[in-house]
Amino acid sequence: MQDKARRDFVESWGSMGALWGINRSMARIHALLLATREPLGLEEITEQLGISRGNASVCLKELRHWGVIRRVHLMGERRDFYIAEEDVWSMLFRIAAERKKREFDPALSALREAMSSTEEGDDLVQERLGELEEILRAVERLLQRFLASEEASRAMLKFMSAKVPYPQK
Amino acid sequence: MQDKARRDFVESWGSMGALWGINRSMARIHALLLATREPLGLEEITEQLGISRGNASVCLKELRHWGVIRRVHLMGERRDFYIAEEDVWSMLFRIAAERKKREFDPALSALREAMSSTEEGDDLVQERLGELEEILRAVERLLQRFLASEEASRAMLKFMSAKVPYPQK
DNA sequence: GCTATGTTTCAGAATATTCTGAACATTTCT
DNA sequence: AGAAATGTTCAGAATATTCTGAAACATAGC
Repeated sequence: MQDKARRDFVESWGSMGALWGINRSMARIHALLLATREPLGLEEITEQLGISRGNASVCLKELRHWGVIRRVHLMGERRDFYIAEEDVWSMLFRIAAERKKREFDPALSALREAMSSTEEGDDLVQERLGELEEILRAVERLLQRFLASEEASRAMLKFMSAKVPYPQK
Repeated sequence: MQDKARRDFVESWGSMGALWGINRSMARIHALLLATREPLGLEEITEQLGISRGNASVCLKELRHWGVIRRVHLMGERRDFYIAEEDVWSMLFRIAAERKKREFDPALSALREAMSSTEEGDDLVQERLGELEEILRAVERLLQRFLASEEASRAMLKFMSAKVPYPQK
Protein backbone atom coordinates (compact mmCIF):
# COMPACT_ATOMS: atom_id res chain seq x y z
CA MET A 1 0.00 0.00 0.00
CA GLN A 2 1.16 3.45 -0.79
CA ASP A 3 2.28 5.53 2.11
CA LYS A 4 -0.07 8.37 1.49
CA ALA A 5 -3.10 6.15 1.26
CA ARG A 6 -2.09 4.41 4.42
CA ARG A 7 -1.63 7.64 6.28
CA ASP A 8 -4.98 8.97 5.12
CA PHE A 9 -6.64 5.82 6.21
CA VAL A 10 -5.00 5.93 9.61
CA GLU A 11 -6.10 9.51 10.20
CA SER A 12 -9.65 8.99 9.04
CA TRP A 13 -9.99 5.93 11.11
CA GLY A 14 -8.68 7.94 14.02
CA SER A 15 -11.35 10.57 13.62
CA MET A 16 -14.00 7.96 13.17
CA GLY A 17 -13.12 6.42 16.47
CA ALA A 18 -15.23 9.12 18.07
CA LEU A 19 -18.28 7.61 16.41
CA TRP A 20 -18.05 4.57 18.59
CA GLY A 21 -16.27 6.18 21.44
CA ILE A 22 -12.69 5.04 21.26
CA ASN A 23 -9.98 7.60 21.35
CA ARG A 24 -7.84 8.87 18.59
CA SER A 25 -4.63 7.10 19.48
CA MET A 26 -6.25 3.74 19.86
CA ALA A 27 -8.08 4.04 16.61
CA ARG A 28 -4.96 5.19 14.78
CA ILE A 29 -2.91 2.32 16.09
CA HIS A 30 -5.62 -0.08 15.11
CA ALA A 31 -5.79 1.37 11.63
CA LEU A 32 -2.05 1.21 11.22
CA LEU A 33 -1.99 -2.43 12.15
CA LEU A 34 -4.90 -3.18 9.89
CA ALA A 35 -3.13 -1.59 6.97
CA THR A 36 0.21 -3.24 7.57
CA ARG A 37 1.08 -6.74 6.58
CA GLU A 38 4.08 -7.11 8.82
CA PRO A 39 3.78 -7.21 12.57
CA LEU A 40 4.84 -3.90 14.11
CA GLY A 41 6.71 -3.29 17.31
CA LEU A 42 5.99 -0.57 19.81
CA GLU A 43 8.92 1.41 18.52
CA GLU A 44 7.71 1.50 14.92
CA ILE A 45 4.26 2.48 16.06
CA THR A 46 5.42 5.41 18.13
CA GLU A 47 7.59 6.54 15.24
CA GLN A 48 5.00 6.28 12.54
CA LEU A 49 2.26 7.90 14.54
CA GLY A 50 4.35 10.35 16.51
CA ILE A 51 3.03 9.34 19.89
CA SER A 52 4.78 8.52 23.12
CA ARG A 53 5.80 5.07 24.23
CA GLY A 54 3.57 5.30 27.24
CA ASN A 55 0.53 6.15 25.22
CA ALA A 56 1.24 3.46 22.68
CA SER A 57 1.77 0.88 25.37
CA VAL A 58 -1.53 1.65 27.05
CA CYS A 59 -3.43 1.71 23.80
CA LEU A 60 -1.95 -1.58 22.67
CA LYS A 61 -2.91 -3.16 25.92
CA GLU A 62 -6.45 -1.91 25.63
CA LEU A 63 -6.76 -2.94 22.00
CA ARG A 64 -5.59 -6.35 23.04
CA HIS A 65 -8.19 -6.34 25.76
CA TRP A 66 -10.91 -5.58 23.21
CA GLY A 67 -9.59 -8.48 21.22
CA VAL A 68 -8.87 -6.59 18.04
CA ILE A 69 -5.13 -6.98 17.92
CA ARG A 70 -2.85 -9.78 18.87
CA ARG A 71 0.65 -9.86 20.24
CA VAL A 72 3.06 -12.04 18.34
CA HIS A 73 6.68 -13.01 18.75
CA LEU A 74 9.09 -13.14 15.90
CA MET A 75 11.96 -15.54 15.82
CA GLY A 76 15.19 -13.94 16.73
CA GLU A 77 13.42 -10.86 18.09
CA ARG A 78 13.10 -10.00 21.69
CA ARG A 79 10.52 -7.30 21.24
CA ASP A 80 6.79 -7.77 21.16
CA PHE A 81 5.08 -7.31 17.85
CA TYR A 82 1.48 -6.71 17.10
CA ILE A 83 -0.88 -7.56 14.29
CA ALA A 84 -4.56 -6.83 13.76
CA GLU A 85 -6.96 -9.67 14.17
CA GLU A 86 -8.66 -10.46 10.90
CA ASP A 87 -11.94 -10.27 12.65
CA VAL A 88 -13.02 -6.70 13.11
CA TRP A 89 -16.42 -7.66 14.42
CA SER A 90 -15.49 -8.30 17.98
CA MET A 91 -14.48 -4.74 18.69
CA LEU A 92 -17.67 -3.31 17.33
CA PHE A 93 -19.67 -5.83 19.29
CA ARG A 94 -18.06 -5.36 22.59
CA ILE A 95 -18.00 -1.63 22.41
CA ALA A 96 -21.59 -1.50 21.27
CA ALA A 97 -22.62 -3.87 24.01
CA GLU A 98 -20.82 -1.88 26.61
CA ARG A 99 -22.24 1.44 25.54
CA LYS A 100 -25.72 0.03 25.28
CA LYS A 101 -25.51 -1.21 28.83
CA ARG A 102 -24.00 1.93 30.23
CA GLU A 103 -25.81 4.64 28.32
CA PHE A 104 -28.79 3.29 26.50
CA ASP A 105 -30.48 0.92 28.90
CA PRO A 106 -30.67 3.31 31.85
CA ALA A 107 -32.17 5.99 29.66
CA LEU A 108 -34.82 3.66 28.36
CA SER A 109 -35.68 2.49 31.86
CA ALA A 110 -35.92 6.03 33.08
CA LEU A 111 -38.11 6.95 30.16
CA ARG A 112 -40.49 4.10 30.93
CA GLU A 113 -40.51 5.04 34.55
CA ALA A 114 -41.33 8.58 33.61
CA MET A 115 -44.12 7.43 31.34
CA SER A 116 -45.69 5.26 33.96
CA SER A 117 -45.84 8.11 36.40
CA THR A 118 -47.28 10.59 33.96
CA GLU A 119 -50.57 11.91 35.18
CA GLU A 120 -53.74 10.73 33.53
CA GLY A 121 -54.89 13.09 30.89
CA ASP A 122 -51.51 14.58 30.24
CA ASP A 123 -51.81 13.59 26.64
CA LEU A 124 -49.16 15.87 25.30
CA VAL A 125 -46.40 14.48 27.45
CA GLN A 126 -47.72 10.96 27.00
CA GLU A 127 -47.55 11.35 23.29
CA ARG A 128 -44.08 12.81 23.20
CA LEU A 129 -42.62 10.21 25.49
CA GLY A 130 -44.53 7.50 23.70
CA GLU A 131 -42.96 8.39 20.42
CA LEU A 132 -39.56 8.41 21.97
CA GLU A 133 -40.17 5.07 23.57
CA GLU A 134 -41.16 3.64 20.23
CA ILE A 135 -37.91 4.76 18.68
CA LEU A 136 -35.79 3.48 21.50
CA ARG A 137 -37.63 0.20 21.60
CA ALA A 138 -36.85 -0.35 17.93
CA VAL A 139 -33.25 0.53 18.49
CA GLU A 140 -33.09 -1.79 21.43
CA ARG A 141 -34.41 -4.72 19.46
CA LEU A 142 -31.98 -4.00 16.74
CA LEU A 143 -29.13 -3.93 19.20
CA GLN A 144 -30.25 -7.03 20.99
CA ARG A 145 -30.23 -8.96 17.76
CA PHE A 146 -27.03 -7.47 16.67
CA LEU A 147 -25.36 -8.34 19.92
CA ALA A 148 -26.95 -11.74 20.30
CA SER A 149 -24.31 -13.72 18.47
CA GLU A 150 -21.73 -13.29 15.83
CA GLU A 151 -23.60 -15.51 13.47
CA ALA A 152 -26.83 -13.60 13.88
CA SER A 153 -25.13 -10.32 13.28
CA ARG A 154 -23.40 -11.53 10.19
CA ALA A 155 -26.70 -12.61 8.76
CA MET A 156 -28.17 -9.30 9.71
CA LEU A 157 -25.38 -7.40 8.10
CA LYS A 158 -25.74 -9.31 4.87
CA PHE A 159 -29.41 -8.71 4.98
CA MET A 160 -29.09 -5.03 5.57
CA SER A 161 -26.59 -4.44 2.87
CA ALA A 162 -28.83 -6.15 0.32
CA LYS A 163 -30.77 -4.06 -2.09
CA VAL A 164 -34.22 -3.89 -0.56
CA PRO A 165 -34.18 -5.15 2.96
CA TYR A 166 -37.52 -3.82 4.10
CA PRO A 167 -40.87 -3.11 2.51
CA GLN A 168 -40.84 0.20 0.73
CA LYS A 169 -43.91 2.28 1.31
CA MET B 1 -45.57 13.26 36.26
CA GLN B 2 -43.89 12.72 39.57
CA ASP B 3 -40.93 14.83 40.27
CA LYS B 4 -38.54 12.01 40.96
CA ALA B 5 -39.41 10.22 37.77
CA ARG B 6 -38.98 13.40 35.84
CA ARG B 7 -35.62 14.08 37.35
CA ASP B 8 -34.41 10.57 36.69
CA PHE B 9 -35.50 10.84 33.13
CA VAL B 10 -33.75 14.16 32.69
CA GLU B 11 -30.50 12.83 34.07
CA SER B 12 -30.57 9.63 32.07
CA TRP B 13 -31.36 11.47 28.93
CA GLY B 14 -28.48 13.74 29.74
CA SER B 15 -26.04 10.85 29.97
CA MET B 16 -27.42 9.30 26.85
CA GLY B 17 -26.72 12.44 24.91
CA ALA B 18 -23.16 11.21 24.61
CA LEU B 19 -24.42 8.34 22.49
CA TRP B 20 -25.34 10.67 19.71
CA GLY B 21 -22.88 13.34 20.55
CA ILE B 22 -24.85 16.13 22.12
CA ASN B 23 -23.70 17.51 25.40
CA ARG B 24 -25.15 17.00 28.79
CA SER B 25 -26.80 20.35 29.24
CA MET B 26 -28.50 20.28 25.89
CA ALA B 27 -29.81 16.81 26.44
CA ARG B 28 -31.04 17.64 29.91
CA ILE B 29 -32.90 20.71 28.75
CA HIS B 30 -34.43 18.73 25.95
CA ALA B 31 -35.55 16.03 28.36
CA LEU B 32 -37.00 18.55 30.75
CA LEU B 33 -39.05 20.12 28.02
CA LEU B 34 -40.16 16.75 26.74
CA ALA B 35 -41.40 15.80 30.16
CA THR B 36 -43.18 19.06 30.90
CA ARG B 37 -46.59 19.96 29.62
CA GLU B 38 -46.31 23.69 30.20
CA PRO B 39 -43.90 25.85 28.28
CA LEU B 40 -40.89 26.75 30.38
CA GLY B 41 -38.95 29.98 30.50
CA LEU B 42 -35.23 30.34 30.67
CA GLU B 43 -35.49 31.13 34.35
CA GLU B 44 -37.33 27.95 35.27
CA ILE B 45 -34.91 25.90 33.26
CA THR B 46 -31.82 27.29 34.95
CA GLU B 47 -33.47 26.74 38.32
CA GLN B 48 -34.60 23.20 37.75
CA LEU B 49 -31.36 22.06 36.21
CA GLY B 50 -28.98 24.19 38.21
CA ILE B 51 -27.18 25.63 35.24
CA SER B 52 -26.27 29.17 34.32
CA ARG B 53 -28.35 31.49 32.22
CA GLY B 54 -25.63 31.72 29.63
CA ASN B 55 -25.36 28.02 29.22
CA ALA B 56 -29.11 27.61 29.07
CA SER B 57 -29.40 30.34 26.50
CA VAL B 58 -26.84 28.79 24.21
CA CYS B 59 -28.29 25.33 24.56
CA LEU B 60 -31.80 26.56 23.85
CA LYS B 61 -30.59 28.30 20.76
CA GLU B 62 -28.86 25.22 19.53
CA LEU B 63 -31.81 22.98 20.30
CA ARG B 64 -33.94 25.37 18.35
CA HIS B 65 -31.45 25.18 15.54
CA TRP B 66 -31.73 21.39 15.52
CA GLY B 67 -35.46 21.84 15.34
CA VAL B 68 -36.33 19.88 18.44
CA ILE B 69 -37.75 22.66 20.55
CA ARG B 70 -39.85 25.66 19.70
CA ARG B 71 -40.04 29.11 21.19
CA VAL B 72 -43.51 30.24 22.12
CA HIS B 73 -44.98 33.40 23.57
CA LEU B 74 -47.57 33.40 26.28
CA MET B 75 -50.20 36.07 26.55
CA GLY B 76 -49.44 38.57 29.20
CA GLU B 77 -45.86 37.37 29.42
CA ARG B 78 -42.95 39.18 28.04
CA ARG B 79 -40.49 36.35 28.45
CA ASP B 80 -39.76 33.65 25.93
CA PHE B 81 -41.02 30.19 26.65
CA TYR B 82 -40.00 26.91 25.16
CA ILE B 83 -41.69 23.63 24.41
CA ALA B 84 -40.45 20.41 22.89
CA GLU B 85 -41.54 19.65 19.38
CA GLU B 86 -43.70 16.54 19.32
CA ASP B 87 -41.52 15.18 16.62
CA VAL B 88 -38.38 13.75 18.06
CA TRP B 89 -37.25 12.34 14.77
CA SER B 90 -35.79 15.44 13.32
CA MET B 91 -33.06 15.71 15.90
CA LEU B 92 -31.93 12.16 15.46
CA PHE B 93 -31.95 12.63 11.72
CA ARG B 94 -30.05 15.78 11.54
CA ILE B 95 -27.47 14.79 14.06
CA ALA B 96 -27.00 11.42 12.43
CA ALA B 97 -26.73 13.02 9.02
CA GLU B 98 -24.18 15.49 10.25
CA ARG B 99 -22.02 12.93 11.97
CA LYS B 100 -22.20 10.61 9.02
CA LYS B 101 -20.96 13.35 6.76
CA ARG B 102 -18.25 14.53 9.08
CA GLU B 103 -16.94 11.32 10.54
CA PHE B 104 -18.20 8.35 8.65
CA ASP B 105 -17.96 9.28 4.99
CA PRO B 106 -14.34 10.41 5.05
CA ALA B 107 -13.30 7.22 6.81
CA LEU B 108 -15.04 5.08 4.25
CA SER B 109 -13.49 7.01 1.38
CA ALA B 110 -10.07 6.71 2.92
CA LEU B 111 -10.58 3.01 3.44
CA ARG B 112 -11.49 2.53 -0.20
CA GLU B 113 -8.57 4.59 -1.28
CA ALA B 114 -6.32 2.48 0.89
CA MET B 115 -7.75 -0.71 -0.57
CA SER B 116 -7.26 0.41 -4.13
CA SER B 117 -3.63 1.17 -3.52
CA THR B 118 -2.89 -2.07 -1.76
CA GLU B 119 -0.23 -4.00 -3.53
CA GLU B 120 -1.16 -7.02 -5.56
CA GLY B 121 -0.77 -10.17 -3.61
CA ASP B 122 -1.05 -8.56 -0.24
CA ASP B 123 -3.93 -10.83 0.58
CA LEU B 124 -3.86 -10.35 4.28
CA VAL B 125 -4.35 -6.62 4.20
CA GLN B 126 -6.83 -6.94 1.36
CA GLU B 127 -8.88 -9.33 3.40
CA ARG B 128 -8.88 -7.25 6.54
CA LEU B 129 -9.79 -4.07 4.77
CA GLY B 130 -12.33 -5.90 2.70
CA GLU B 131 -14.15 -7.11 5.74
CA LEU B 132 -14.14 -3.66 7.19
CA GLU B 133 -15.44 -2.23 3.98
CA GLU B 134 -18.24 -4.72 3.98
CA ILE B 135 -19.33 -3.64 7.42
CA LEU B 136 -19.14 0.02 6.65
CA ARG B 137 -20.95 -0.43 3.39
CA ALA B 138 -23.83 -2.05 5.19
CA VAL B 139 -23.89 0.70 7.75
CA GLU B 140 -23.82 3.29 5.03
CA ARG B 141 -26.77 1.80 3.24
CA LEU B 142 -28.64 1.65 6.45
CA LEU B 143 -27.91 5.26 7.17
CA GLN B 144 -28.72 6.38 3.67
CA ARG B 145 -32.12 4.83 3.92
CA PHE B 146 -32.66 6.06 7.36
CA LEU B 147 -31.76 9.56 6.37
CA ALA B 148 -33.52 9.50 3.02
CA SER B 149 -36.87 10.72 4.22
CA GLU B 150 -38.98 10.77 7.27
CA GLU B 151 -41.48 8.45 5.74
CA ALA B 152 -38.87 5.92 4.77
CA SER B 153 -37.38 5.95 8.20
CA ARG B 154 -40.71 5.51 9.89
CA ALA B 155 -41.37 2.48 7.77
CA MET B 156 -37.96 1.21 8.54
CA LEU B 157 -38.40 1.71 12.22
CA LYS B 158 -41.67 -0.18 12.22
CA PHE B 159 -40.06 -2.90 10.25
CA MET B 160 -37.12 -3.23 12.51
CA SER B 161 -39.10 -3.32 15.69
CA ALA B 162 -41.29 -6.11 14.33
CA LYS B 163 -40.72 -9.61 15.53
CA VAL B 164 -38.62 -11.16 12.79
CA PRO B 165 -37.32 -8.53 10.44
CA TYR B 166 -34.67 -10.55 8.70
CA PRO B 167 -34.11 -14.17 7.76
CA GLN B 168 -32.83 -16.15 10.70
CA LYS B 169 -29.98 -18.47 9.87
C1' DG C 1 -35.30 59.38 27.51
C1' DC C 2 -35.13 56.24 31.35
C1' DT C 3 -36.06 52.01 33.85
C1' DA C 4 -37.35 47.32 34.24
C1' DT C 5 -37.14 42.96 32.38
C1' DG C 6 -35.25 39.56 29.75
C1' DT C 7 -31.70 37.58 26.44
C1' DT C 8 -27.26 36.85 24.34
C1' DT C 9 -22.42 36.88 24.11
C1' DC C 10 -17.96 35.65 25.24
C1' DA C 11 -13.56 35.69 28.02
C1' DG C 12 -11.88 32.97 31.00
C1' DA C 13 -12.91 29.31 34.88
C1' DA C 14 -13.85 24.64 35.74
C1' DT C 15 -13.81 20.03 34.27
C1' DA C 16 -12.85 16.02 31.63
C1' DT C 17 -9.99 13.71 28.46
C1' DT C 18 -5.86 12.43 26.45
C1' DC C 19 -0.88 12.28 26.22
C1' DT C 20 3.84 12.57 27.72
C1' DG C 21 8.00 11.20 29.73
C1' DA C 22 10.65 9.82 33.41
C1' DA C 23 10.92 6.20 36.79
C1' DC C 24 10.61 1.60 37.42
C1' DA C 25 10.31 -3.43 36.13
C1' DT C 26 11.71 -7.24 33.45
C1' DT C 27 14.31 -9.90 30.40
C1' DT C 28 18.36 -11.07 27.84
C1' DC C 29 23.05 -10.77 26.86
C1' DT C 30 27.98 -10.53 28.22
C1' DA D 1 26.55 -9.21 38.49
C1' DG D 2 26.17 -5.29 35.36
C1' DA D 3 24.62 -3.33 31.12
C1' DA D 4 21.52 -2.91 27.38
C1' DA D 5 17.04 -3.45 25.43
C1' DT D 6 12.27 -3.41 25.98
C1' DG D 7 7.83 -2.85 28.35
C1' DT D 8 4.70 -0.70 31.83
C1' DT D 9 2.98 2.63 34.99
C1' DC D 10 1.33 6.82 36.49
C1' DA D 11 1.74 11.79 38.09
C1' DG D 12 1.05 15.64 36.15
C1' DA D 13 1.27 18.36 31.50
C1' DA D 14 -1.32 19.47 27.54
C1' DT D 15 -5.54 19.78 25.26
C1' DA D 16 -10.38 19.85 24.47
C1' DT D 17 -14.87 20.52 26.15
C1' DT D 18 -18.24 22.56 28.80
C1' DC D 19 -19.93 26.03 31.90
C1' DT D 20 -20.23 30.37 34.38
C1' DG D 21 -21.20 35.05 35.17
C1' DA D 22 -20.82 39.63 34.21
C1' DA D 23 -21.31 42.89 30.66
C1' DA D 24 -23.48 44.16 26.48
C1' DC D 25 -27.56 44.21 24.13
C1' DA D 26 -32.64 44.32 23.16
C1' DT D 27 -37.26 45.71 23.93
C1' DA D 28 -41.30 47.18 26.18
C1' DG D 29 -43.64 50.35 29.16
C1' DC D 30 -43.72 54.59 31.52
